[in-house]
Amino acid sequence: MNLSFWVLDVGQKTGKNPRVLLWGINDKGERVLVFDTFTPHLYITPKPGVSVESLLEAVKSSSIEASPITAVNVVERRLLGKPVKCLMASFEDPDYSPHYARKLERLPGVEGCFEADIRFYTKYLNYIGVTPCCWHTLKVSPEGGDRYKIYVAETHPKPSGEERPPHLKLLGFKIDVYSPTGSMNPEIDPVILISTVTGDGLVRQFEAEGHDDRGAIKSFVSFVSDYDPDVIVGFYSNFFDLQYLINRAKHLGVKFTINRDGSEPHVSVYGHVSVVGRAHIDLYDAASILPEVKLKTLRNIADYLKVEAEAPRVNVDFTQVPRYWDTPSLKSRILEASRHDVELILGIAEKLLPTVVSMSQVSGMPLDQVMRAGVGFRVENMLMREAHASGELVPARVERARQPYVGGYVLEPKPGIYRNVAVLDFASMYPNIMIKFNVSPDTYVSPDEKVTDDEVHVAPEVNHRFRKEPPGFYKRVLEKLIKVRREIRERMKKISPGSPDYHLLDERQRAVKTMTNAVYGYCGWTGAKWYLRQVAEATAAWGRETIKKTIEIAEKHGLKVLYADTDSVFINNVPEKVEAFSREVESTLSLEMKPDKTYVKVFFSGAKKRYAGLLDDGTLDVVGFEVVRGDWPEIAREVQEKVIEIVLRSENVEEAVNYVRSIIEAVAAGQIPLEKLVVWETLTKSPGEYKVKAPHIVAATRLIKAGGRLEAGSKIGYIITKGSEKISDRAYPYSLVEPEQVDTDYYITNQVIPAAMRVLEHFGVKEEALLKKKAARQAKLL
DNA sequence: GCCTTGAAGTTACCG
DNA sequence: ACCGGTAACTTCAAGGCG
Repeated sequence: MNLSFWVLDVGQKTGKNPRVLLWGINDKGERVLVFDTFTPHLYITPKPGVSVESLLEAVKSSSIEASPITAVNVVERRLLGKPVKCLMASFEDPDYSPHYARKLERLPGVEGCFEADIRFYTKYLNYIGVTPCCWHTLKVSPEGGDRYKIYVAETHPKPSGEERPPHLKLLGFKIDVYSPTGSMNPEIDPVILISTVTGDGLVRQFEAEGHDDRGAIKSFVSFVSDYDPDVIVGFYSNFFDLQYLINRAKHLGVKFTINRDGSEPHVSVYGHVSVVGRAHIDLYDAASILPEVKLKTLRNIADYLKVEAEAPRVNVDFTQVPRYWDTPSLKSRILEASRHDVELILGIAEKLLPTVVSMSQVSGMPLDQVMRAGVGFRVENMLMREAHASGELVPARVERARQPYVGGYVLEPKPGIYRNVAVLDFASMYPNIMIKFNVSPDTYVSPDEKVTDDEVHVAPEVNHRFRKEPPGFYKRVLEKLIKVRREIRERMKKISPGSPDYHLLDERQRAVKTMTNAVYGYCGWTGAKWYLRQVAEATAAWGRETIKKTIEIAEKHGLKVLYADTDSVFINNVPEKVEAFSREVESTLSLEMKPDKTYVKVFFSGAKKRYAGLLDDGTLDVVGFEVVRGDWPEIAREVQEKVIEIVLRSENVEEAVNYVRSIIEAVAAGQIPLEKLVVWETLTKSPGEYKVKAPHIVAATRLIKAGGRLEAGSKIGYIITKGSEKISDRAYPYSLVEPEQVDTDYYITNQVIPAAMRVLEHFGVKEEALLKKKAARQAKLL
């Protein structure tokens, strides 16, 4: 029979008869599981001078032949564009792939092994051309199944034309733990509450009976298997909720069987909790697509996305949970607060899911993993799919030392306010340079190779050479991505904006663009399978040449270039001149240039990568300054933003000065709420690994001592308190600080004043002017 | 021993 | 576990001074 289904999750059963498991939803909305087969294999290339036939004999007569390698064949593939005759060795159990590779690599005559380090199902998806979150059709024979229909594939799945995703059953959840000491130890502290909300907005909460959470966890497990969600979403659920539930259930001897096949979830090495047959998405990971949200709390993300909960907003400090839980009159607060959070989780999930689905489709990674994987791996997964399509062997990952190279060019701006400024930039500059000059590892010509000048493109400054023909790997991939995006955008023009299909396509084209722009970063990543320093270095060099030539052309057209960074120029907006300039740039450089934005007024402090302006639509645009930096306290950012706004809108410096003074007064008087004084910084490693005792590290150490849990990647919020010691020694986690301990002088001198002066110093304001009132008051006191 | 200075370490931004 | 360029902060150790 024929089956049409949408691929939700992918798994594998290894062993002697390995199977790929495709979990999905069919066109009737039924949940299905498709078993497909695939022969595990790897490739072996011969050393130079060794014939592939003799290598075949060597492999056949080796002891490996006795092991369960089922077939060895001579096949034609490509290795970075060069045709190679190599051996394809098939075997039974994919788990042994690395083991066979190690053995085969030791045989005389073997140059290298390929594709032995790629996960079985990943290879299946790439080779067969199955794409997660897409519809496929295939012939199957039914194998029964109760909760979901089970099929055995008779043909491999083929992508079908259908694009609309099926209705996905969502389940948002969160837990609350009773931990009087704050230690959150699953061997001791019970899960007093598990709150859930389904995609239809139905909230169900599973409460512990007093401190006995056995029943709550059991009910939750059976609820999950009854409701049978396709997507499970939490916030911080990889690190906390699911791990805690798994460990707690283990401790209690409760089966935590929330997987679709009735098994228990598995925690991967990178801290992702995988729920078989469903997609588990941790919104904390997904929120990485919202860089505007600096401090990624549930509330902040919800506010940014304008997500609201039905349940009222109740604040329960987590340290108060045990007391509330034990006080009958206060217990409902925990239930309400938790309900509120879980509703936010669902609301955020609904907003982010389309993007996550698109990223899964474009990268080819399963929905469950795509947000957990780094950008490099998403690009690489897509590249592996393309490699196979053109018979390219996937290079092995090798460990390399970082080799720095020169990047983009930045022009130093002259300080001041400029009026009527146009910003133009190149459309996807790096990808288009890579296409234009055919920059790729497989087109690179090493210095000792002899070629005629017109056969190659030579990069400026660095002199790396790349063959003009045939089209390289990166060029082929990038051209395809650009073509796909263009096609999507063409289709969008024919649909009414605001329709669901339009949104779907918009998400897709954005994901494709993101992927396209990430390829340059990928090619210079030493961990990349397709890394070649010269590729990244040459691309950047051509980029510098491009922007420098652009600046020259602008000047030739009588346009002042106020600023330039990598692929953009800021010029005075004289429409006819800008038009002519942009035309000449495009014709001489054959790269598309497009207007980005227009400032009515723009301010430069003189520093690179920092400017602020009034756009032609009246909005204030701040770039690079403290205003947009998450590691400055809100009070400093607020003051700076207001100062910028006053200076740009009314150009009334006195007004700005008076405003700053008033804030300084308020800080001095202790009238600023503590939250606005908190400095949030990321802990990039564990506190012990640091070489210096910076404030956030001292604060982090103190938080850990007080029972807080912090790991690499966590944000620490701290306050500087009064005292005469070093700043670091006065940095305390904000939760441990009382308002009267705040060192208001520090906030005035090291936060508010620098932020304000960054702007005001360019308008003749002296630091003392901001402190005048304070100075006067001190003088009076004296 | 105290103060100045600049390098080193660190974070988060821009494109 | 994506690139380099950049600003800005705090710490820390070296150097100057006496």
